[in-house]
Amino acid sequence: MGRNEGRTSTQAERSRTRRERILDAAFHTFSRRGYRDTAMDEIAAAAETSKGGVYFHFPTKEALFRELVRTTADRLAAKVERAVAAETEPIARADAALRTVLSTFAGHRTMARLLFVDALGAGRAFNAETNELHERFARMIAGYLDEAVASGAIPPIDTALTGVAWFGAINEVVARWLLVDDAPPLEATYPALRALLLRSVGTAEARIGGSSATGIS
Amino acid sequence: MGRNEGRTSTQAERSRTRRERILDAAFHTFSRRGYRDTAMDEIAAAAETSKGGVYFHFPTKEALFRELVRTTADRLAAKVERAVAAETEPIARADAALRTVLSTFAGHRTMARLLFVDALGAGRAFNAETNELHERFARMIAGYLDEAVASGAIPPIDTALTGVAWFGAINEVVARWLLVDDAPPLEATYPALRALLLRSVGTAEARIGGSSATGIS
DNA sequence: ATGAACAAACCGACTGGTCGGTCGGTTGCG
DNA sequence: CGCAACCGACCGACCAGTCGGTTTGTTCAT
Repeated sequence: MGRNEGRTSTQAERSRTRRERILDAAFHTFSRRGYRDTAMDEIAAAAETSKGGVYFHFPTKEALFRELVRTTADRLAAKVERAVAAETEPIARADAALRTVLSTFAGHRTMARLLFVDALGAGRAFNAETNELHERFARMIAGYLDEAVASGAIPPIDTALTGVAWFGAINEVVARWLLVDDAPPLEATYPALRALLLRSVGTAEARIGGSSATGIS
Repeated sequence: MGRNEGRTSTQAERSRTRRERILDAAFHTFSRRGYRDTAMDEIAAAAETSKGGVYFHFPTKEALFRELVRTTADRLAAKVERAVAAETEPIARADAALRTVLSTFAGHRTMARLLFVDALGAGRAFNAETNELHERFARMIAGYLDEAVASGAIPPIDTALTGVAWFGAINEVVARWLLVDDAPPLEATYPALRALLLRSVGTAEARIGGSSATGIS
């Protein structure tokens, strides 16, 4: 701890800042215009740097995009896991996950765009990426469902398929909300969607009504 | 007799044939490589004609793609409607629709690709198109659900949202099947998916078991 | 029949524009 | 001085769409 602990090295620090700024600019630009329609020059301009500058920090356009999708998905997954960990009862967990996803997207339209629309619009080369992303969330759901089955909260079902179907249903609801102009707030769909999903796995009707005597809001 | 009643005018007929061949080639090429990665030259080559020839029949790449998506969707929708019309009981109708969609896609992977993957990969310019396509199917589902509600087969629910969710669930299952290498046959998912969907709208559990013929309790 | 005249169908070289990625150079911190 | 960071003109590949030209079929006067 000799020379510089207060204000860390300006060099590396500024580099990281710049990198972050590029990532940020890329996030917004990709979100707004989609992968194919976003030029590296645009990202550079949005980050107030040059194309060369961008290419100093990222080897290719694809790598930049990949990193963006991955870290964004990571952040969302972590948020969901945190919310789920706060609950113990299986249905409450599913509830927490659903609520977290919907409210996060509601607050960050651009994030939703990047993950659920751009990822598909990025072309055949990214299908593996997209597939992995979807699979990841589907598996996460399936995992919670497995717990619910194990605990007897719901009858045994094909949790893998259900995970896929749930993800698809949520995905579509979010996508529709993203693409339609007159957008009723995303959270408004929560009660109906919640009931739909819970019913689909055979949750006892009595547990569906409200989350626990209190409404959500 | 007159000049030509048996074999109609060779001119127009051959033109239509050619047009058809281009459409066909475009269908396969778009399906295999996606909208953005398909060059008009490729389509021309696949149709054993030239780029100029293609442009004689279609004004732009986009128009060609649009016509393809529209007619493909039309055909599928008609097929579903025919299958549904053959049934009278609401649940049997939903059943028929689901079975038709799954078996059609199972038999024509490329069709599924074109409608559900390419349409999204075609870029921001097509979002309106894609949105309309999804909405169309979601509305179709919602319509059948409305009938089911009216007939008392299922309790009153938000059919519009449910239509969207069902479509999303089915879409995702099909998409997963399309993108994953080791593909279990699509129809294999039918029983579980059917049960899942029917349960989600509160169908009496007794009706879910078999597809038909079982007594109604 | 015959072939001139005409038009529809078709061809493929070319254009104009875009954009990912490169590279030689400049800057400024250490 | 030296090196990381940064700049931006430039290159090369790609591709939708164009256009002048060629082929092919149809019509009709002779």
